[in-house]
Amino acid sequence: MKKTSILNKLRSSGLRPTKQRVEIAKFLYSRDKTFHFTVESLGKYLAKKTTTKFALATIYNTVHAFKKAGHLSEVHLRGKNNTTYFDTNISNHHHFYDSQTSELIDINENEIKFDKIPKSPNGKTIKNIEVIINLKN
Amino acid sequence: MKKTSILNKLRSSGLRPTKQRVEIAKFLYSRDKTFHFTVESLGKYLAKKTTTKFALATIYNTVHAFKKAGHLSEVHLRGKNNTTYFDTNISNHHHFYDSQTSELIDINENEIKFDKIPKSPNGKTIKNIEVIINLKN
DNA sequence: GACATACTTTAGAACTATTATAAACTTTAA
DNA sequence: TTAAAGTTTATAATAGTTCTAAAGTATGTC
Ligand SMILES: [Mn+2]
Ligand SMILES: [Mn+2]
Ligand SMILES: [Zn+2]
Ligand SMILES: [Zn+2]
Repeated sequence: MKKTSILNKLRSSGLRPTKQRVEIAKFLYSRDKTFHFTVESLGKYLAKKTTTKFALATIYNTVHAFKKAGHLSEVHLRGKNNTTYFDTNISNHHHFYDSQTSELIDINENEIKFDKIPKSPNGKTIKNIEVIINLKN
Repeated sequence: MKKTSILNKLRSSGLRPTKQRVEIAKFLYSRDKTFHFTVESLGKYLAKKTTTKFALATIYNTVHAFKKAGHLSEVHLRGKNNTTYFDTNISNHHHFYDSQTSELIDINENEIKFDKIPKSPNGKTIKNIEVIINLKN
């Protein structure tokens, strides 16, 4: 993703393109594959790959702002150290989870098909379905 | 579940039947339906239903001991307030999740059937599959 | 460019779920 | 009854996350 489209992405979401946001967006969206991360891991990557300083609160703020703007999703999974995973794949999709490495791998929505699903309880409807396939070696 | 089988359950797991463990086991296993709870909520229920005192650490210890003994399972879901859910249903099964109320509802394993599942990556095999059906009103 | 305004970053404090510590207490088996 | 091992407890420590309020920055207008 190039600089101008990064700026557009931010501006069209009502987010001022600050140095920190632009760096984070470049880091997250200049890649082909889905990227799964925790705030802590993102901070480490940013420290390694950029010379910009990021307060931890800024990473939290930015990740939440991106999520609110629809540019990130939060994975509804409780990882090893009570960690929250974020995901650059914002479509409905599923995951392999390797608890040994704490790694998530995407499964496209169309790679899982259901034969049978229970009907939702008492006046509720289905918002979405999340499948986690836990892996072992 | 009656007193003697509570004691058997504890003893056969190598857990001494202390006052606190017996109360918690009675509370958790003297019911027909699955019970989902957080440590905090369990503490509140115990305070309401019993006259025994429970240090918070004891509830954590006991829940973990029961989990280790195979009498409880932990739900791999990140709830609203970063809460950990435990489950008296120790079989492989799935859940409805109502994020409005933070409530879990069991789905038996045989109520969900897959038509298509991706093959696991690179030398890994499937340990188990967890489905969360998120509900809305 | 200079200015006013609203927004953003920041360091540090605060908060909350959970785990660790170590002393007092209880269960168990001899 | 006694000693050893296990358990509970209050409290401190940890760790992920959110809050605060002061300093800094982006933006629109002149
Ligand atoms: Mn650096
Ligand atoms: Mn009471
Ligand atoms: Zn994903
Ligand atoms: Zn359940």
